[in-house]
Amino acid sequence: MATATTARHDDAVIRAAREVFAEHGMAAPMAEVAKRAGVGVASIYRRYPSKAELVEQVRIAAFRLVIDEAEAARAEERDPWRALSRFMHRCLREGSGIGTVLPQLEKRHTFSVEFRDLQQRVAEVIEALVDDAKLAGELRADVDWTDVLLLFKHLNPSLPTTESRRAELRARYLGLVLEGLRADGAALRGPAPDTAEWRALCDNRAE
Amino acid sequence: MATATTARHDDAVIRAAREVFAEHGMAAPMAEVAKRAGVGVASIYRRYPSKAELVEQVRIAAFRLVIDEAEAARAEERDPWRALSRFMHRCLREGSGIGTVLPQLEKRHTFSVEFRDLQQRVAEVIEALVDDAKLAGELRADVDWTDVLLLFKHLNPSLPTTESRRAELRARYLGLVLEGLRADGAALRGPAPDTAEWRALCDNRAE
DNA sequence: CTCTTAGCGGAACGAACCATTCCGCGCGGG
DNA sequence: CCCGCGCGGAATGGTTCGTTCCGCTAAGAG
Repeated sequence: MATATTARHDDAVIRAAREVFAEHGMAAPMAEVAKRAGVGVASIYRRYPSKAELVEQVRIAAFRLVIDEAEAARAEERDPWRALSRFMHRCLREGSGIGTVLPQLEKRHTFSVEFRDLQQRVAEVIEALVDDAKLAGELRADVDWTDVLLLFKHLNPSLPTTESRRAELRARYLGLVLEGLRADGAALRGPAPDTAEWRALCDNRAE
Repeated sequence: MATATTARHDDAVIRAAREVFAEHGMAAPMAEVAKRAGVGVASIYRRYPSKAELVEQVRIAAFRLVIDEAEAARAEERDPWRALSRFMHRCLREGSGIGTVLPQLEKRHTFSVEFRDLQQRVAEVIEALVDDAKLAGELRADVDWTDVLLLFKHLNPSLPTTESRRAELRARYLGLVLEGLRADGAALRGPAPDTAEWRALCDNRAE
């Protein structure tokens, strides 16, 4: 019986941590996580020896969710573009925090084997979505799975206004970006990077 | 003579502060700004009474730069789309930090009149760029100047890998996003927001 | 050449924040 | 009714950072 209760608490804590870390970054105080989970800080420490450990578990849980979403999208959506699109929408859904925790592969920290394995599988499953879409000619050839991570990273952080408009703005922005990813947009209309013309746009000590 | 020297120092401090705040956020330590400017912390405090004051001056300076870039782009580029594109590239140029400081209109803090005036002019001048591009049919009708701010916000933050690749990744990402903004992409290929189909993409307690 | 002093850089101070630990209380079982 | 387990929240120690203080240097006057 302790098992069931503990499991529920574990889940609440991990979920709360994922949300809080997603909103305020990994530097968010433990007290915030505790409040959101509706428990005391000590209860978190009773289950996880340190904040670092909690963070790792949060990431592992997020990886699992990402993998599930990706596999489900691939299995259930016929059109590869729709699969990729659905996957990204789901990961970015407000409050899930999946996509926010995902890209933060920062810092040293010796990762556990489980962590590394899951990270590897995340890469594989996203790569599969991307490859499908490319093969179908629905995604630019010059895009790869790391671009998807990049998109997650840039689509997530910092609160544009606050709270409720977040989801709306993020969805809008994702639409914009996906539009930019589409293959049939053909070549970029702007000058290609590293051409003289492109450099002219950026360089210039006008400042 | 003190004037000339002081002016140079002022400029170095403001520039350093803009870069540091752009890279590490407004929470970056004063010591970091001092180091980058090549002065001691005390010298900064001799000129600016507090960090808050320095931050305000940094923002004011950034606003001025943004306004200059926008006006120059509008005056010098014939094609409105190219003007907008050039403007954004310039603002996001690595190290300039213009675009990073720009969107952080956060927090309470009673702003000075000068600050409010400049903020107003920034809005106007960006709106002019956007309107030109829309009138020319080169920008989606459903975009407005706040979207440009939103783009700045999302294009800037958090370091993808580190340092030198930053500029490259940001340029790539900006290209993607601009592509998404183009008018001739016509309607979004994905379901429109707030339709049943769109909600189906996002909602779902699959989590 | 020496003395003065204005102005600088960096060390020092105090406050605020946060991970982690400790403690007293309330509740379920005996 | 009594016991002790487990909880929540207060206490602790350390770290970070804004701001201030101090001794030094170097430039200019005599």
